[in-house]
Amino acid sequence: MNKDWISQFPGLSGLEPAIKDVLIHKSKVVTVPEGAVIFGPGKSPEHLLLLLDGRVRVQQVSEAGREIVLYRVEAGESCVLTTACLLAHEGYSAEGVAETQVRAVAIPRTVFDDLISQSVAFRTFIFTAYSRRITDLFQVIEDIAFQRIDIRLAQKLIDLERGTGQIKATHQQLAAELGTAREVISRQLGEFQRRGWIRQSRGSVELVDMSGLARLAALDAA
Amino acid sequence: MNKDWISQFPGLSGLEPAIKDVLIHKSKVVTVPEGAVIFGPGKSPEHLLLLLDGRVRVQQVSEAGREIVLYRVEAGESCVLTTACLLAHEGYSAEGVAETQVRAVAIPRTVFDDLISQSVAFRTFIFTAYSRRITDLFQVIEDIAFQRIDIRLAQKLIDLERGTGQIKATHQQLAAELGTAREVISRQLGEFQRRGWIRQSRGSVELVDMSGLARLAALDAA
DNA sequence: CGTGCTTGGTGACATCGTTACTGAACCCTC
DNA sequence: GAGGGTTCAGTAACGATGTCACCAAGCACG
Repeated sequence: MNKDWISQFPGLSGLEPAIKDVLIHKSKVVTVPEGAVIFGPGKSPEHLLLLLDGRVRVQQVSEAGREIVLYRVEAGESCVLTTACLLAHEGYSAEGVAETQVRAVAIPRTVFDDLISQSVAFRTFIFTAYSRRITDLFQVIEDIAFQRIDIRLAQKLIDLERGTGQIKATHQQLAAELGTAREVISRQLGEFQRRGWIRQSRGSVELVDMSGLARLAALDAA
Repeated sequence: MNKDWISQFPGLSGLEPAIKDVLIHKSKVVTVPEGAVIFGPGKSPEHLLLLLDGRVRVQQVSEAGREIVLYRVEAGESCVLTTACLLAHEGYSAEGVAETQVRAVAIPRTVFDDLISQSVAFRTFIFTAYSRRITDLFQVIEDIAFQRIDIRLAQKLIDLERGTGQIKATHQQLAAELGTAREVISRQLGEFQRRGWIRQSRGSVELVDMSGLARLAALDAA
C-alpha cells in the first residue's frame, strides 16, 4: 500500500498519472526517530521531504546560543524552505528537528528537478507551499516586533495544546518558542496561574481555562 | 540595445540561447516612478520583475499601522518572494515601494512558467534568488529578537549610506526600518551625536565618524 | 507674517531582557 | 533510601526598550 501516500497531499491529487508514477517509483518512504536533527548547520538534506506522519520543528539558533522557533511542518506538508536555504547559503543557522517520530517521502534532488520541469501541478504544489511558509515568516516577524509577550504566550499555549489539555514543555522551551528569556515565561505563567487559567508542574503546563487564554490571545494587534 | 539586459544578471548568463530568445521577446522593460507602490494588500503583480535600475523596498505593515522593512531589491536582483506570496495568500500585508525610479524587466506569469519548465539554468536562478531572500528574512528575525537596538541602528546607518555621507530620512522612517518607535531612534541618535559619530538636521543624518559606528556595529552577537 | 503641519526632544512610566542567586524536584549511584 | 549532582523554576534588582503625553522648533502655505 505504499503507493497510496499521494492521496494524503491535496495539492498532489491533480498530478498527471505519468508524473505520479515517477514520484512513486523514484522516491522512498523514510522513517526518522524522535529528536533527530534532520538538517542544520553543516548538514544539508539531499532530499525534499513530504511528511506522512509526525512533526518537524524548524528553528533558528543564534551564535549566542539563543533559539527561536520559526514554524512547524505537519503531516501533509512539505519542507520546502529548507531545500531553498541549502541551495546557496553559508552563514545560515536554521535547523530542523523531528519533534515526534517522522514518516516521510524523500524525493531526491534530481527527481525533484525533473518533476518541476515536467508537471504544472507539481510546480503549483511547490510554489504554493513556499508561499505559505513565507507568509508564516512574515507573521513571525510581525509578532516579535509588535506583539506583547503575554498575548504571544497565550496564543502559543493554545497552539501547542493538542487535545489533552496538557503541554509538555519546560519554561526554557517555551521561551525558545517565542524567542524570549526563561524568566519572562516564568513571570507570565505565574500571572496566568494567579488568574486561574493554568496549573503548572515541573516540565508541563495544564490548561484549565482555555477561554481566559483565548480572550487574551484575541486582543491581537488591537 | 534592449536585448543586452540579460548580461546584467550573472545568474542568467548561462542561459540556453533558445531560452534567452524567449525571455527577450516575451518580456518587456517597464519604468516605475519613485514612490509608486508596486504591490501590496489588494494589489497583486502580474509579472516577475528583474530590476535593471533603481531600488524596491519591501516592508510589512501591521494592522496598528506600524511598519518594518524586510529587505530591499537592488539592480541585478529579482523580486521572487513577492510572486510567491501572491500565489496563495489572503491575510498577508507586505508591500513593495519603489524607492527610486525603477527600470525593470517584467516577465508575465505564463512566460515565467514556461521558462521554469524548460530551463535548468532559469530554475537555478530563481531558486537561488529565493534562497537569498529567505536567509535575509532569517537574519531579520534574529536581529529583531536578539540584537541590541543601538547596534542595529549603527548597522542600518552604515547600510543606508550611499556614497555621500548623508542619509535623507526622518526619525520616523528610521524607526520603521528597524521596527521600533521614533522615540527610541531619537534617543539613540542623540547618543551617537554626543559621541561625535553623526550630525543631525531636520530630515537627514550626516555620518561624521564612520569608524565609530562601525566599531559598535561590529559588536554583533558577541 | 500667522497658522497649521511635520519633525524632533524629553520625562515618566510600563514592559521586557539580563544577571545573579536560591531552592525545589528529579535522577543516579551506591 | 541516602547522598550528591543536575535540571528546572522562582525571584529580586537592574538595565534596555517601548509607550504615552506633551511641548518646541522648523517648514509650508496662505
